[in-house]
Amino acid sequence: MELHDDARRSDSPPSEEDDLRKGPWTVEEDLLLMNYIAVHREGRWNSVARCSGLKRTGKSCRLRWLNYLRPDVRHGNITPEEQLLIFELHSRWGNRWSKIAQHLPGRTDNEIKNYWRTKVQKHAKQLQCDVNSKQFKDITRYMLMPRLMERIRAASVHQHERIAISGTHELVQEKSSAFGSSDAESFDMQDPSAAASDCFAVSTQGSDHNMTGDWFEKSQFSTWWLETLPSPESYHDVLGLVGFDQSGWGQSLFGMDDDMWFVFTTLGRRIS
DNA sequence: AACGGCAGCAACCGCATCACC
DNA sequence: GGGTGATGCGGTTGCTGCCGT
Repeated sequence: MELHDDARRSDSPPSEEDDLRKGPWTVEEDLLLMNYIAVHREGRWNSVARCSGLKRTGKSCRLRWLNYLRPDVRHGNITPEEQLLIFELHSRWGNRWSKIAQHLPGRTDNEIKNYWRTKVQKHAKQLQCDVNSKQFKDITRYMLMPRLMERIRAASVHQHERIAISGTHELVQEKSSAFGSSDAESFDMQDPSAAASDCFAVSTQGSDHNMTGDWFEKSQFSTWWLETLPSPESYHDVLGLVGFDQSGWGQSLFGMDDDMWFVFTTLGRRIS
């Protein structure tokens, strides 16, 4: 895109800087960069930009490679496992996106940052509280995260059952009805088990992680998390929800993640 | 069909830090 | 120790596509 072409046009003779392109990358540019790195590997990005023939800054090349072209970059929906990790790590480290991204194989800091800003902050706004407020942190810690844990566990169990019943790989294609249908675009989890296993199984060249439900089940993170959680009975104490009917705290309420947020929003209004 | 509003996301920008001379 | 260029990081911008009117 030639966004700044007009601005850059002047009477002065064109310099090398004037030739620099900005905006979205074209397929040709992507190929040029990929081919160059395939032959020469990553190096100094300014020389990559110069020598590859791209009319881009080194910075732009680096960003394009790291966030999009790198072979181990994973695109697509953030899985419940990843959501859980993001919530937890963000509560520890705040907006240290690159640090958080290091714990999510194949995800980039940019992607996580965008997820946080577009999804999480949006819902915090619906809850009428700041994303960094204690109220929102309590809601995520005592309500959202346990629910995500439950979903991951359920997905893991469900996957095992399906494997036991029907054997091997064709089940990847199946659509599960166990979780109900969903058009919840904010999480896009029509079939959490398939999505989770798919995402994590495919992922991560150059990483030892294999973040399937199994991984989660066996991980220390899972154990640690369970230990740090209050018992479900104490949710209402933590959140001040006297008389909160926990009988409705079941799968039926949370068939869709947007439902989950809807309930949080409703609860949030009751709390505030 | 045309338009406007909005959400999502790729890309840019500015600053901080690092590495090298 | 200071200067300079390269890289990393977080915040912000603006393009694109979707959806409702």
